[in-house]
Amino acid sequence: MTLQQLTYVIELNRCRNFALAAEACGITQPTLSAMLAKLEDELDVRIFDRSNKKVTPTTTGAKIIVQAERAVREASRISEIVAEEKGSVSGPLRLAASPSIAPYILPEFIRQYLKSYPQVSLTVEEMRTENMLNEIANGKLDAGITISGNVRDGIFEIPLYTEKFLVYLSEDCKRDQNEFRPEDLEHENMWIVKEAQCLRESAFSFCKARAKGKQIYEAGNIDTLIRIVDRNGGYTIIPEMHVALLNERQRKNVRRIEGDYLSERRVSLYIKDDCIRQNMLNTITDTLRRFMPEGMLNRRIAQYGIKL
Amino acid sequence: MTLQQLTYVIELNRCRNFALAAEACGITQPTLSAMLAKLEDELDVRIFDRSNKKVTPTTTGAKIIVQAERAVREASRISEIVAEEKGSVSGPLRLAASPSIAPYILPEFIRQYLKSYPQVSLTVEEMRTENMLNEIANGKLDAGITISGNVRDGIFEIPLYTEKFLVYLSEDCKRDQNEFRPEDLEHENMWIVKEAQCLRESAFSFCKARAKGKQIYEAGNIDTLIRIVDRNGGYTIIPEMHVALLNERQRKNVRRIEGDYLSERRVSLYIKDDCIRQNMLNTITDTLRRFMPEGMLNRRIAQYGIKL
DNA sequence: TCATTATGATAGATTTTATCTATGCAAAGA
DNA sequence: TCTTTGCATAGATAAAATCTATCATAATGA
Repeated sequence: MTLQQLTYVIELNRCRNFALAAEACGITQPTLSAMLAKLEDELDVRIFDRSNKKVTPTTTGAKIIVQAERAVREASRISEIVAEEKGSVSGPLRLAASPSIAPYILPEFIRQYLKSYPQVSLTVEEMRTENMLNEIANGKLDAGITISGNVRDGIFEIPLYTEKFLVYLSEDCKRDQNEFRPEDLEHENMWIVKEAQCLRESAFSFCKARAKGKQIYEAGNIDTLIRIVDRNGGYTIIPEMHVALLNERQRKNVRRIEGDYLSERRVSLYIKDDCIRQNMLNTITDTLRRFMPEGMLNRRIAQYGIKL
Repeated sequence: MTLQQLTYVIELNRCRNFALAAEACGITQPTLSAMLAKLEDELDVRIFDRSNKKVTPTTTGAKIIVQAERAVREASRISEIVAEEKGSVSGPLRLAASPSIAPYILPEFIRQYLKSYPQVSLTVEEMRTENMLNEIANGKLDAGITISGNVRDGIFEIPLYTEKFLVYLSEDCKRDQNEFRPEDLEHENMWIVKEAQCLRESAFSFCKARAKGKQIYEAGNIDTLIRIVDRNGGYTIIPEMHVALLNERQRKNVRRIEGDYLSERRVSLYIKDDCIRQNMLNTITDTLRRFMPEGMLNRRIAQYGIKL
């Protein structure tokens, strides 16, 4: 069994076609056939069923593929270690952010990052927190950005920034004051985001404190919520950074929340605690630092050996 | 980079000598030299410093070796998957038990296991719980046996059995009763085991409930404790299975604990939750079942997909 | 200091393996 | 039925891993 055979298996699983997979691997189709046959022979098990014009993994094959991906990934880490030791910042960087955070930081982050570190091939995706932590743990992701407070063996949390929650009021119920006192609007409808786990939990805490027995509606995302508020009245909670995405008129509807209700959320970077690619991960915090408002940044990031 | 090169690196790190490592790998010394040179060339970094008659890993090399071990381990899992799918029970099985449990079950376990599954190359060692869980998580161990209640991502707990705590009294303070009422001996010294984390915690709970402000002494292991009690009077707490190791005379000093003080401990098998080698792991519970007293076994093991 | 020994590196030959080109063969679709 | 699609096979070739033999060097010790 060789790493190369394993990569062939992985690629074949992606393509489900010998000719295409071979091309992707930079070899010819007969070579791929032969190598697969050899591996199957050695393991004495079929990995792909190719009897009926379709290339599909066998039951055992599917498990082998998953494990092959692990093995190849671990092997590729060796090159990353070397690059890291040389202080170079290059190679692949797989980053994720939770849906309730991504829209506020990713656009600018990507722009800044690609400019600063052109040798890094950056992959960014939105991902829910739970999934994100799993992917970090198993090495498919290098880092993830989501709400602070996730504790998990083998994963470090590195605080990034703190942002306030604000209230977005409908025009109807707008008062001529700068701060929002929850008491003012107890009779109004509060709208909150559905499914955005981390944002909703925060919002719920607020709700529980405020809206005793009141009806609560959920929408798919904050933009929709704001449109709902605009049309139907009531109010919703938005994170501070969402203000940047509002238009001139809408910004007039934003109020600070008065009092001590849970009114902020902390956001952290999550990484594997194996200490590989420290330099690479520093580039993430370096980049964030460049465009985040100074007041929101958490200085104590330094204590984790990651500078900021 | 090939898996073979990585195994050469690993072996060379073990031997720290080219000729010996080459022999261990079944190749000649020049081949090993060449292969290492090739890998170092490819990575463009020295893995071993061999300038001064001694073969030692460089700083980067040390990290590479650790990662190489991971990669090779993950790759070797593929063969395990295949063996598992074929229903065969063979190959290596690395098992650990915590020091406060090992002496009671390992001797008989090993005897029974080797008899039933001669194709398995069983490795057993004593290990503290914390270390054990780490080793299971990183794949160096297949399974570990210790006190129940350790929760950790990626690791399953499978309850094995429950055993009572008993009291071992000195001859002096022996009473002519079958049960031990803690009140009877509040003025006596209670001796407990030092360092045996899991046993001590249980014992401490008991102590706290009982000996308010009383002096407590600690000894290295239970055998010593019993000798201390025999000589100095007082009492100590021992797990039920320890009785089997006591001699005729000593057994007369054992009493049940009366009342509701924490008086039992649960023991579990810990395994990685990746579901590979299910058959193999079933052999562990199968074997335990064969010689454990029926009343101590936990029936609900079945719910984890592992039969018992 | 100078042979001796131990240990890794190098050279060149040889074997093994991976890969290529060309072709065969079987199933699906027209 | 005939064509197309797609994997397997054969035989040749290129690349690699490995071998034997030998060299170079640093530590060892008389």
